Amino acid sequence: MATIKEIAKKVGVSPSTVSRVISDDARISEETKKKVRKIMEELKYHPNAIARSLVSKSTKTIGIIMPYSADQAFMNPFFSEALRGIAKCTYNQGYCLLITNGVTKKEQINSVYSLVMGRRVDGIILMYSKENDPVLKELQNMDIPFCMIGRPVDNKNITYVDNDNIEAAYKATEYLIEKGHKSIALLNGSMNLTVSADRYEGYKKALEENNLSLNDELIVSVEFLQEDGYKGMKKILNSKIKPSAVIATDDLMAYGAMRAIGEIGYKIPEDISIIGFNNIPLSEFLFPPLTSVDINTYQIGASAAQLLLENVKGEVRANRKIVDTKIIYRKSVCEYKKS
Amino acid sequence: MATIKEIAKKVGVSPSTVSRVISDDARISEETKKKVRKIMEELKYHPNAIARSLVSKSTKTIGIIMPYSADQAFMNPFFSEALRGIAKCTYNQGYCLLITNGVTKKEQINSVYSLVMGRRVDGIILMYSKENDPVLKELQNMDIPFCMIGRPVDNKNITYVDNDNIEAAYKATEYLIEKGHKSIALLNGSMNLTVSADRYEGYKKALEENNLSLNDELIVSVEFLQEDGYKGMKKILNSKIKPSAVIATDDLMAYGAMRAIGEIGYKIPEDISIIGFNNIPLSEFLFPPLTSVDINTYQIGASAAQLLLENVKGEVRANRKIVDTKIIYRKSVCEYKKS
DNA sequence: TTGTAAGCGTTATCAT
DNA sequence: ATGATAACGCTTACAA
Repeated sequence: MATIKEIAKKVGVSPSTVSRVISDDARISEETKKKVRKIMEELKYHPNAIARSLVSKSTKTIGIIMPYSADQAFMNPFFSEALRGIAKCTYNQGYCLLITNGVTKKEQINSVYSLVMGRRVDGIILMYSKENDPVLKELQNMDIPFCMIGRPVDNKNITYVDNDNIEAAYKATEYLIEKGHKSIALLNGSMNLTVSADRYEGYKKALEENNLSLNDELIVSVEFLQEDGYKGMKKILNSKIKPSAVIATDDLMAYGAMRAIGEIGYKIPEDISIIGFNNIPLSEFLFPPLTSVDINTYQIGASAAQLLLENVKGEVRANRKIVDTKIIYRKSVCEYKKS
Repeated sequence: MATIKEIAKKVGVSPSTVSRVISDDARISEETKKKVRKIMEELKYHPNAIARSLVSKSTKTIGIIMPYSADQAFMNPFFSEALRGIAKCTYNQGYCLLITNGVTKKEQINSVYSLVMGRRVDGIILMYSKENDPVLKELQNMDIPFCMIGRPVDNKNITYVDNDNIEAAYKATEYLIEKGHKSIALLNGSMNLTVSADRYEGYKKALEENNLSLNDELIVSVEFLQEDGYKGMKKILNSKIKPSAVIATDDLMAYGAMRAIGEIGYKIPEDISIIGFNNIPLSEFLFPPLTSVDINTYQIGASAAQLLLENVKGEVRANRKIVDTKIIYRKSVCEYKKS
């Protein structure tokens, strides 16, 4: 494995000259540059990024922090889709992605430490936002650029990308109400996530504005997984009040819900209408094709990377970005019919 | 940002002593250990991984090389599922994941260089296997442990994890033949991928053993994407010979194919049966639920990481692992009926 | 235009 | 049980 020194010796110049050739320093004559480059090729020289990082204090890599374990998180296409956006943006600017995680809270904190304090990354993307997050607190103390996906609980100076989730849930609920539904269930994510809290807020607002009562039995909080959507929907179906429509704040949860609904012999949308969130690419292939709120996940990822990178490079423009949402109308919602 | 030197100064010992405390060296007295640890806590010391890597020549990170751009690759759940398995295994053993890519061939090679020659990773997982792959060639010259997902074209001493794809495709084809199908299309991936070549092989073998003719018009090679499955199926449907069944070597492609089939008014499985590969978790929710060959993607990822890590640590046991496959019978295949 | 030397934060090899 | 010193491979003042 060739080093700068070896190149230098072979060419008959000093190591610093070789270093300067690498950075194409204007002060080095074309002649020596040529000589040096020739030998570099011959010896298949490639700079040692680690050594370089040690002095430059930059690793040209961005750390990704998943909620709970990456093992579980990757089960939801939201994360791969967001990662696609992130990857696209970072690679264009010459950055790598370093992914770590940890199952327990302590492991999570530790992995953040090893990334940040270990100086392995130039910046961090936190893939979620929840209240009282110890990871976030550490990050704020650590003096490293970071960007969150999701609105911070108190957004003092935190760079983030999000949708207007209150508005999005409001519109989704309104849509159902317009279709004549009065008993609308909410299959939501964990309430300590700001995304869940916001969607609950929008749901509530729409109900209240339409003089519909908020019913606790119709509101359930589960993880963003298919299996949890199934269980959550079961619970709703076992309540005394029967909903004629349900809002799932994630398509994956909606899939589980659809299974639960089908199992008791109900038809979608005739017996129960359902609308999802996040518009997973496969939702259009379901039976029936799932109506879903598209939150532009790819764009969220790309914007998060963009904001972060500006931050890293010190060319801060904005410190937040709100990505548009749009209901994709398919076949899982219909007019309410009395039965 | 505290360093070993500062700790040393503050405690009144030498840097090497601090270093020894960190590695819990038996020769350091409990007393000094305590003193040093106290100051480390106070100053919130955390070792600089970069500096450490420079001398230890190990980064405790594994590089992931995607086929073409990660941007595109992440559109197929195969990769996130494999990554899940990889993540699980690597994190358990204290390794991070570094992902890079590049769209053009040259960019790809460059990113591999920057990972390997830049000494940023201790080992590599190549997420695909194709013939005449310049990336593979470089890797072999580079003297770094790596593991491939997919059988190498000539498997001289290359560590890899794969299914028995010939067998898997053979069984899938046999299944269709048993159901009475005689005109079976193959919607395959790019033929320079060994996975595609092997599945073609199994398909061919089953046809031949049953005295069914191989028909070029019924065989199409496209990318492992939904849109490409759609286009490929269109092409097949436009051929003179009408298939009564189709094998898609990836579920995502199958989704596209199903759309193409539906568009010309054919019903699945009555008019055309279809079987996919990879058993994407969502395939059971399609209409009709897609019969698919489950290749145990998560396990493939986990095994690849396991084999690689053994290699990295020098405790090599096996250098290949074949993961089981299994047909998951659902509703997209039925008996052939003359029409 | 090029060379010398210090330094990035560690670890490892000698000494003591 | 602890300290000095060199080394890892590179960059960057400062000299020349």
